[in-house]
Amino acid sequence: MNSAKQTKRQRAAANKASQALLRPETQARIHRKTRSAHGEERSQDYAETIADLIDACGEARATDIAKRLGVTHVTVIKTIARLQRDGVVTTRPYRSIFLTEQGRKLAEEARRRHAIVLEFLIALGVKPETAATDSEGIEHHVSEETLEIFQKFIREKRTT
Amino acid sequence: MNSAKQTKRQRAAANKASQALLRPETQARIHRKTRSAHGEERSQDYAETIADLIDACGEARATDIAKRLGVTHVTVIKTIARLQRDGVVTTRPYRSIFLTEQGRKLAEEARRRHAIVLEFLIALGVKPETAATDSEGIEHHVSEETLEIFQKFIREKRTT
DNA sequence: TGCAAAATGTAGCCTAGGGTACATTCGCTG
DNA sequence: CAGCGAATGTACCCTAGGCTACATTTTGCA
Repeated sequence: MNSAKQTKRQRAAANKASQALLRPETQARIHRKTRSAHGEERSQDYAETIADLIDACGEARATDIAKRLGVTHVTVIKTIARLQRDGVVTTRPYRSIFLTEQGRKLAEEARRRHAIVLEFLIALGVKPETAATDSEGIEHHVSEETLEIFQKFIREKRTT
Repeated sequence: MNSAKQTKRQRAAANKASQALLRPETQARIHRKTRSAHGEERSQDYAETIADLIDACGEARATDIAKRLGVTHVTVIKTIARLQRDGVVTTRPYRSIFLTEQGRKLAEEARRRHAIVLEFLIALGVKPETAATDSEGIEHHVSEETLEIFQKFIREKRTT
């Protein structure tokens, strides 16, 4: 009966051969990519919000960013310091916040992705309010390939 | 010429009236929801991975979880401690990891969402490998309403 | 059966991102 | 043009989630 019983190692090894699961390294790569996307989310959200504020009222102030992102001004100030270190924004003490060239590109990219995802969800039949919430979370995790397919879907829907 | 020039406060006030932007409170609510979803992502990812490992090899060990998530075993052990504190898993020193009832529910929910998003993207025409990556990031940010619409799309595609 | 390798755990470090409490500066208005 | 309220900044604290280096326990095999 001993030969019929798998050892722990054997069972662990069966894992590798399983058809149902992805290979561990494949899954690890996917999760690493997802994690690294997280780091860029804040930068994009801030860049997009700052661009919106500049367009709407001519300047981006920490307080307004805080109101829009639902955090305290302290969090904004600290994040802005990091974004400045990373070359996304420029600012001077007690002055408002500006995007660098890199920051503008980031904002444009964020807006583009955001708009496509939002429009796609609405074209698919999702209620606009729900689409607004969902697209905020989704936009950072959609590959360029999927974005293009989203756009194609939007175009086809439009001509129907 | 003074009357033609907006003060800073007036410009800030114009923000509120702008048609192009969401109301600050609305946008803040969306961002808060997106942030709170982040906290649950790890729990769901771990629960899903643990359930997969138990199904595939009869037990979930920290090392295997680490391999699948692409992190070190130390990170896994610390996260497992948190999950145990939160009632998602149970474990004893030097023993493997089990899901609680709550953990099993979490895993089922994660698998369900994951499967729907993955199948939806593939049905839409996204390459399976890309769909695997995108769905990992997206699944945590899709509302129930959108999920249902995804399912409807899958069903319709199937009968075509 | 004992030992080496593998798995697990501990200590300590880091960054990001959230908070409160308080200090400082700005800018509008009386 | 002084002062008050709003905006900004500082100090300090917290959690989550990464890491490396090292300690301890299991476990399977020679």
